[in-house]
Amino acid sequence: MSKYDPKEIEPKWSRHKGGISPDGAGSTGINNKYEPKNIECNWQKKWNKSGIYKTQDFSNKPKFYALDFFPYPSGEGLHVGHTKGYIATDIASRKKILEGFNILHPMGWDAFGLPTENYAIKHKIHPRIATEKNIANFKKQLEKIGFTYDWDREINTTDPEFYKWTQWIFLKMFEKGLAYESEEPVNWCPSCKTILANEDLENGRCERCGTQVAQKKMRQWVLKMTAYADRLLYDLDSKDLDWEDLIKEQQKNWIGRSEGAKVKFQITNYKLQKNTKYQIPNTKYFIEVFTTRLDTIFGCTYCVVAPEHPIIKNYESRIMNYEEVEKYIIQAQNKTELERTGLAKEKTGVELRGIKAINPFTNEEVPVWVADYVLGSYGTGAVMAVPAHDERDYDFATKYGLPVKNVIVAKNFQFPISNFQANPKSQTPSSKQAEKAYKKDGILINSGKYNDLTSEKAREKMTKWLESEGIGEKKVNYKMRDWVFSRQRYWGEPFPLIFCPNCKKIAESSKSPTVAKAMAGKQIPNYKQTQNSKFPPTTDQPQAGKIQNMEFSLGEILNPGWIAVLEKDLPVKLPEVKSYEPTGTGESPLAKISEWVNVKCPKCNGPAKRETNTMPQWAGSSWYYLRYVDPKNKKAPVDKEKEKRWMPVDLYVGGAEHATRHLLYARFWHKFLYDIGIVSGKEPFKRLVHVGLINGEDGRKMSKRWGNVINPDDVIAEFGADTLRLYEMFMGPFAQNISWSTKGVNGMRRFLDRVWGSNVKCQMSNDKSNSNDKIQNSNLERLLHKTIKKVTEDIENFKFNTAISAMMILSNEFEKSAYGGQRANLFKEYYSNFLILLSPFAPHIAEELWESLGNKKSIFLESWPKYNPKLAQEEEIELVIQVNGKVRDKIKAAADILEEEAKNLAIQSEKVKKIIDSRTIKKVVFVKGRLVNIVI
RNA sequence: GGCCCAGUGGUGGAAUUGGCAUACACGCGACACUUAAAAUGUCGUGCCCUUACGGGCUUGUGGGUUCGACUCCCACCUGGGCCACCA
Repeated sequence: MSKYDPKEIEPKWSRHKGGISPDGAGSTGINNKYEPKNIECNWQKKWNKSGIYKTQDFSNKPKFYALDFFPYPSGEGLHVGHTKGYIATDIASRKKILEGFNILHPMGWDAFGLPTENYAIKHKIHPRIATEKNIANFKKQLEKIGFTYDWDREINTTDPEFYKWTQWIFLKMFEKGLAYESEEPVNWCPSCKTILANEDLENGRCERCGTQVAQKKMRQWVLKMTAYADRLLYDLDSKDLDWEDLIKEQQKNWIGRSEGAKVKFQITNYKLQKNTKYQIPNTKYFIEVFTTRLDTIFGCTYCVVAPEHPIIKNYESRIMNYEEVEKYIIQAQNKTELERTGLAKEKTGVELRGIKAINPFTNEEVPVWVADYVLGSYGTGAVMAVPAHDERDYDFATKYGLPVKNVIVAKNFQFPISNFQANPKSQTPSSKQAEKAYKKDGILINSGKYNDLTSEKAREKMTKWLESEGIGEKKVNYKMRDWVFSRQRYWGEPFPLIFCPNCKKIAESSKSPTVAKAMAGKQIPNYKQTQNSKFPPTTDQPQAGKIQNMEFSLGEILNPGWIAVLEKDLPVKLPEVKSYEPTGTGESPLAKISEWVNVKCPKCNGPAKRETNTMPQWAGSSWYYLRYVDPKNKKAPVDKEKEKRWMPVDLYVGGAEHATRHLLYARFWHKFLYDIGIVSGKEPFKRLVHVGLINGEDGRKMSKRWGNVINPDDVIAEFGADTLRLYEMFMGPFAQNISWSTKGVNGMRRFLDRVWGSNVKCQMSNDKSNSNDKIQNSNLERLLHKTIKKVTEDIENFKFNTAISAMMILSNEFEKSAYGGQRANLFKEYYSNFLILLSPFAPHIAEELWESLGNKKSIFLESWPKYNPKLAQEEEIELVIQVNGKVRDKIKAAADILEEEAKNLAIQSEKVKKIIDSRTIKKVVFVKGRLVNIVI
């Protein structure tokens, strides 16, 4: 790190010719108007040249790692909404610099992905060129705002030296069996011509282009994120995680853990007599359902399976209306996601006539239906339907005339037993048929030996019974799915995988039963998750090993034929192509480049082909924060010592829209990197703060479409960067969405004009005791200490709006002391402290005024002022006198006035006397330093 | 439908976490400076009654707890966010 050397730059900077008196005080010499244009660019150059913000890898100072969600360099450029978060981290960083921290505050580019590619196709520019152009533009915009970034650590996800390590991490996941090839139906965007992850959807539409997404069966790479579901959930509540509840809640909902039970419903042989004893061990024909409401099982009146459930094919010969069922299934598959799950959904289904299922608790036979309101991809793909206590089942049962059987009543429910069971068909506790399902927990009725138990207790007992009989068990399910990780597009990281037909044969020749099972189902056996377990588990899992004297990794065994590119051959560079349009066939444009696709197998040297899909945009951002720590490392994604030094990120700021994507993906990757020993902590981001949007002046979201986009360049040209910085922080609470107001910007500029002006108008004095304005200044002293306290705490809490308001109050007082016709004396120390408080917010003007006071070094080499708690409190207060809670009088009193004295003062008040009149005083309440309340 | 958040002047918002509601700013009005305008400065600015002195009302609505509620509890209304047939 080069040291800040004022000598090097100082001479060019004596722009102001003001006389500095020998004692360093005296007139400041600034009497020109505040013109940000004249000072901001110069200070930016000076900071760059001096290297004042260069990060030291190791120093004795405590570390502070401040990070923003790195931007996607789009063709549109930055608008003022993007910069809001960046300004906040910059303020936090500058304050930490002043407090003596060694800071890491980097910036980089999340540049792979669909928007750039679509932009490139539209404008006929190669995505690489478009990216370079956009980055240059973004950087220019950012530099004008005066951030403390250390540009030596700039990263770019599309740089082969960066994505080499993205590929490396993927290979490690593959090696450990966390990446698998799959051919399940996935979300397909017909416009972007690629598959999308669940996280990339908004209401069943492509998050990028708004096109309705279709379900398409397609070969794809999937990361086994569900293996980390429990840890992703559990660690959210860890002490090390200082996140807003809003974001935590969103992640919890997304992970969607539910505890319940799996239950096997035996399928009857239709010819069996009704009273045949239920004999579970003698047959293997079951429908296995998942339920979180085992307590309602006595109310189950039918079962439903998803259209893709295997039971349908298996029982083809037994299902009497198979043609009808098949027709329904085809219909259901042709529905779009929206039709199937959308708002106006009408439930449909067909009974599987010819088979029935037996409720293991009642031994009753219930009909089995196929309906697309049951999802094949969640739980077991089959449910027990309890219309009385589930809304969906209730709707369905009502439509198709299926019975409703009540088994739960509210805890405090009183019902006449005579009415109850009067009508066996609808055993509602009241004489009237219930109009909707009672969904809450309650007390069991109609449930045999479980009657009168609470729902909670019943679930516990019933689960135990299931387990003892071997026909069911406790089961946890997650809404979160594995991460669909491949895209059929050009502008992304190539997969470092090669397909070798010869090695496929060898892998498949393995006789290991677990391997065979894994290959057949393309599934990795589940392993028991515990909060501290690492992946992969060591038992109940196929292992890496030798087949025919060749070493295969777990990934290579689970995905026969797929061979990892050797580490020494990384990165697998994205080849230059002329045509990068998506093909639409499900193949990436890379498939057409035969000289790139055809390679020798790294394992057997036979002819083989590269994987031609690319990784999704979120790949690079899942670990980029680690690379800033050690951006030039050629041997590993990050050096261990440096990782320990800097991680975790102390402050991470970005929009809430990433709560369920980037933040989940990054936590997943980080946990994996922890498991394989690359990082030392379980969580990447210690403190997370979410930034609210800035809308246009019309209240709508800023967009080209509405013509309401505000470009920071224009604001800076008109008002200056410091005004922009202050205004964005002053707009309102940081996390809130607020509309831009040009008038408000103007007001902020006026504030800075006044700050500049008081420097001109006030006579700086170094001598507190001899000051003509001693009394004035002693009031100022209290105010200053109050302001230091307020600003210090508010920055910590991201309450920038009130911090600025506090500085305005102080500055207004400076102004007052400068008026009255005469130039007033202002104690220099107060003004200096004020400038330091202001400097994180408005660094350019602070530096300029600091210099004008005769200081030779940057203001950022000073230290953050400390407040005196005694001075930060008022000496004298206005004691509020209330009668029956209403304010009736205010009396000046010492802040530490005692109870007796205060009460006496209150009662003696003329105004109070009038109101009390002849009524008697019942009680007098005293709150120290605040008020007296007289109750009459 | 589920989970979460918010509702305070003409506007953005503040309120030490149960103790002076409306800080700070925008806007508006009056005045000063100016030939004039802009800029700047001074004063005023929650609503209602009153010439005034003064009084009454006020934090989406209704109720509750409390000496005292923007703040806590219950119900409702309105707006926003995330998820959404997840059994």
